[in-house]
Amino acid sequence: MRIGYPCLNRSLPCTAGSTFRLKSFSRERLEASVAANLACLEAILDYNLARGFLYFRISSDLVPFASHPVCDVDWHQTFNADFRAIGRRMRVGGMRIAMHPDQFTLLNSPTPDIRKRSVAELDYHAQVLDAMELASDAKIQIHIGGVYGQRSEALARFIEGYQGLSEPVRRRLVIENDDRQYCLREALDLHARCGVPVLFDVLHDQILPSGFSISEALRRTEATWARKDGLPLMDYSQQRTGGRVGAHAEHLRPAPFRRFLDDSQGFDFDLMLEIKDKERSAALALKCAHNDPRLIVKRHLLHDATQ
DNA sequence: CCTGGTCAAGTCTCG
DNA sequence: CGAGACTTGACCAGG
Repeated sequence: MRIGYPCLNRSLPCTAGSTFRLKSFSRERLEASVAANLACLEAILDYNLARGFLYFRISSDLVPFASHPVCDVDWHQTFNADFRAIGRRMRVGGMRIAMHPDQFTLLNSPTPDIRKRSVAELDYHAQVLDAMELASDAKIQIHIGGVYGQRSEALARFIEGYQGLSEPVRRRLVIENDDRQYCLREALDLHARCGVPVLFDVLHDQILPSGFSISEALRRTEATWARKDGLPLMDYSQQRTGGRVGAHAEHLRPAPFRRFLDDSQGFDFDLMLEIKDKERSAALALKCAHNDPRLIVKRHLLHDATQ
């Protein structure tokens, strides 16, 4: 088990996903942003490796507007050496990496143009992970998409879209149960029909319940991951008290987290903590898990991680 | 400088 | 039928 947090580090004075307005797009502007984002990503990786956070989600804004028609810049080529160096550091450090395109990426939209733009966006995400020369355990996670008034047709369109994806995308794509439209059962059904691995999101499953216990959900999702996919990925969050249903908590509450660690014994996975305070909760989670036999971390780092 | 309105994109729900 | 949520920060225009 590795533990991590998504995209942003609040302790460092930089972000690895800084962007700009579309109307100020230029080659110079793009290259300046990518250079700054890659430098910050390196700083975050150093920070994470020093503290034992071995799972990280890279911001989709690493290369702003990469899949937009306005972007004719060959960033892949220009920053090739930087991507390779960062990827090497990730591999040497034993880090697990994922990306999560946002809600505009919809493989199952009835609108062909939206599907086409979504495929372009997925191609971009795969290009980033490929440029880092990461193995097929570096994943791209998306939700199944919209319902459009016809669940069965929407699911069929997802399968069609999935099967039409390029190999570089398909080897990395996984689907996540969401909290509004498609619960874990439907994600598992999709796996049975097209083979896409299923990423289990604990909070979403509480809001839109599959009815499975934690261990039953883990048993079923684990079976959707092949050896080449690596350890199953999981999203863990907690409901913000007094917030909208599904709103992520500001800080990790240790008691429910410890209960989750107990409930999930016997299963191994890499765990993404979607908590607003980011690395602070990741540190607390490491502390909660410090006696857990599943945890992959250099033990001498545990002390630092809790300071 | 500082502030706050606004930002590529889609879909669903609610008033 | 239009606005807001999703999730969220930070860009950047204008004072």
